[in-house]
Amino acid sequence: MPVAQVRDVAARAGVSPATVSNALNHPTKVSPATLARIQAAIDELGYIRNDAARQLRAGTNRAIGMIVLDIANPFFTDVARGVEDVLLGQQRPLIMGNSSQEEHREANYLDLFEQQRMDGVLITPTGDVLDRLRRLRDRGTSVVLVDRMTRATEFSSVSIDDATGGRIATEHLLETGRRRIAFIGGPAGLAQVANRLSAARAAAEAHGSGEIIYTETDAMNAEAGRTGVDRLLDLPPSQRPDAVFAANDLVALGVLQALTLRGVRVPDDIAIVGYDDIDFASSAAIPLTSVRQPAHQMGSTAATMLVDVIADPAASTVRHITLMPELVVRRSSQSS
Amino acid sequence: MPVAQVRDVAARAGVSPATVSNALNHPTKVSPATLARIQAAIDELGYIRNDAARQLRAGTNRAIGMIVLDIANPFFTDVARGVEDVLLGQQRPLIMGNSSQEEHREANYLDLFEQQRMDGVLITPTGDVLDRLRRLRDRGTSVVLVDRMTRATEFSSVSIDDATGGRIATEHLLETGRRRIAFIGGPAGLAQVANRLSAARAAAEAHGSGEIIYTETDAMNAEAGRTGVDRLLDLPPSQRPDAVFAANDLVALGVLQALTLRGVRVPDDIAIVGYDDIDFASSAAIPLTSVRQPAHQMGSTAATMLVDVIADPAASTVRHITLMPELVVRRSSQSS
DNA sequence: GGGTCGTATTAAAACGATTCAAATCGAGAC
DNA sequence: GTCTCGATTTGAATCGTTTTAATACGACCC
Repeated sequence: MPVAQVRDVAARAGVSPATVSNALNHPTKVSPATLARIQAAIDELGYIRNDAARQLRAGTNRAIGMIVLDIANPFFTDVARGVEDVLLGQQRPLIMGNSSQEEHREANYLDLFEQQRMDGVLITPTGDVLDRLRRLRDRGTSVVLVDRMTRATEFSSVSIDDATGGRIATEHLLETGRRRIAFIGGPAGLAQVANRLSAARAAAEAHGSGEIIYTETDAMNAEAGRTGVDRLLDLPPSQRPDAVFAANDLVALGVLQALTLRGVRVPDDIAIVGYDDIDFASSAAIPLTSVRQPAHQMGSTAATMLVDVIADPAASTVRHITLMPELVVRRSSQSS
Repeated sequence: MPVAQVRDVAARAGVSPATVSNALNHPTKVSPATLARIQAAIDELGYIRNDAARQLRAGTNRAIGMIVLDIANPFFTDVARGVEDVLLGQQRPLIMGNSSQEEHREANYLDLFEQQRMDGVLITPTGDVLDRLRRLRDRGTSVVLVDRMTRATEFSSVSIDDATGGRIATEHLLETGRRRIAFIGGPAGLAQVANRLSAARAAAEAHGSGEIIYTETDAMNAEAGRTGVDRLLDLPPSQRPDAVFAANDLVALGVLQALTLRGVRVPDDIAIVGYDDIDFASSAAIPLTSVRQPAHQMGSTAATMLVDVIADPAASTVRHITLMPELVVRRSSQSS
């Protein structure tokens, strides 16, 4: 007897396998006395339920799959923590995959989730996966989109309002006396970048005397921030910006570094505002002002929506929740 | 017919279910012609194999489970990437759990892995899990420890030599003229901290005129670095250090920030060396000198060992691999 | 004492794939 | 034309659990 099974437990407790199963899954149907006897048998034999068999018969896998865009970005690990916190309370395992923005990795995880017949999937899509998601849904797996609304709004989603973020960051810079604001980030095609940028432009226009200079980058990391700064400092002095609005904190950290190394004083000469408010923003040499995204809350909200839909798919209405960012002011944008 | 099954595929291709199974799992046993016919049927029907059933009958789950200590620490996400890269090539799904150094989370994931009858588990243990791991092993799940050797050396492991790391960092500081070196990190009970610290002391002793001042912290984050600095700067000027060796980069970033805000010049007044060489180290306002740990390599090595053991458990000898760190010199420790 | 009803228990079927031993097929040898 | 052998294919059993419908058991009432 290498590994104890239900029938072994049943034999030991002097009951039938069906009763053991009931004890495990519907304890109220079993009398307290037998329940205790079964529990004792389980402990003595060290019985661990075979989940594959359970899943096959029950037709449902309690696990939730999640595909994150970039596990190296603290923003997404925050989101994941929010999801984890909700699911742990629900006794549902979370299976996390990292797409690294690569379509084949994303497809790999979708295959896995499909084969495992997951109850639900949370995804920040990177490739064109609408068809895959529809297939999942048709197979009975609920889907909630995180931080990305698709044009087709057929799936519920939770996202954070980028326009508001772009606006409050810009207004803050304008109110503290800055006028020429460089927006660094890209590629311009990314929805997040486009939304933040156009909101920044609108805010500058509304203000009257503000101006946005867009410096496009091909990625959103520290390196992009550094090259962005190089390009800005090549401008004739009269055209140099007095503030930088970085599309995320990684870029902002790169900007801060490049400016520091070149002897430009932050915030005296140039102010910086980042985006995401990752932990490293407040720990930078000059603590960064940043647009805080409620990442953890986005994760927990998405997980809650998903669990609700699974619990009662019939009552499921597609919902789109948009959370609001807020500005956290720190040293890097203090008025000079 | 809600979802296609093997028998549907078989019917469509005009073969028996057994042949379909063979086509999927032992393609060499099936003639090319039928193989093509079956593949066509699969595509037409959109068949996706039910993994629960497969696993139940085959008695094995191809997936590998991994429990990381702290997903918010870039060091561990690097390790995870190394693991992922190997497993993806092996067509094995990776199921990642984050213990956040909390025993109950760790236990939760171990439960999951045990119920799922995983082929293998990679773990950086936080609690006292030896018994659990033994049980897993007895149930047929192979185990490899990552970055933590237990006293009981019964499980294979991959780790990185902390003594070497502590030594090379200290020697570098001494060689560039520093004499009073503050070591910041903790709690002192952590094996990593203890090993790095004692190696630093040994190096100082060997050099003759060096001195290590240990400042213990209760965690390893930026906040700890800041409070560490506060304590050091309270010392009378004659006792102030001229260098800081931080137990990891998060602490080092906190140190850099606190020094900058207080007007202490880095590296002129105080040099800094960190540990881990996370991406943020090179992106700091003053790029950080750091002890680079081959995190990615550790992950890929561990995954390779695990896959080998699973492939041939009989030939499995317990092995302990120790990788060497190297020093990456940057601005923060440039000689003044 | 017979009948009714609710609770606790159980026997047997079912979930959907893989495996094993046995059957079938075809080509080449004689 | 028959026989042999290796390559393909297949029927039936099986993996370990949950579920369903039926049974057993008392307690309570008349």
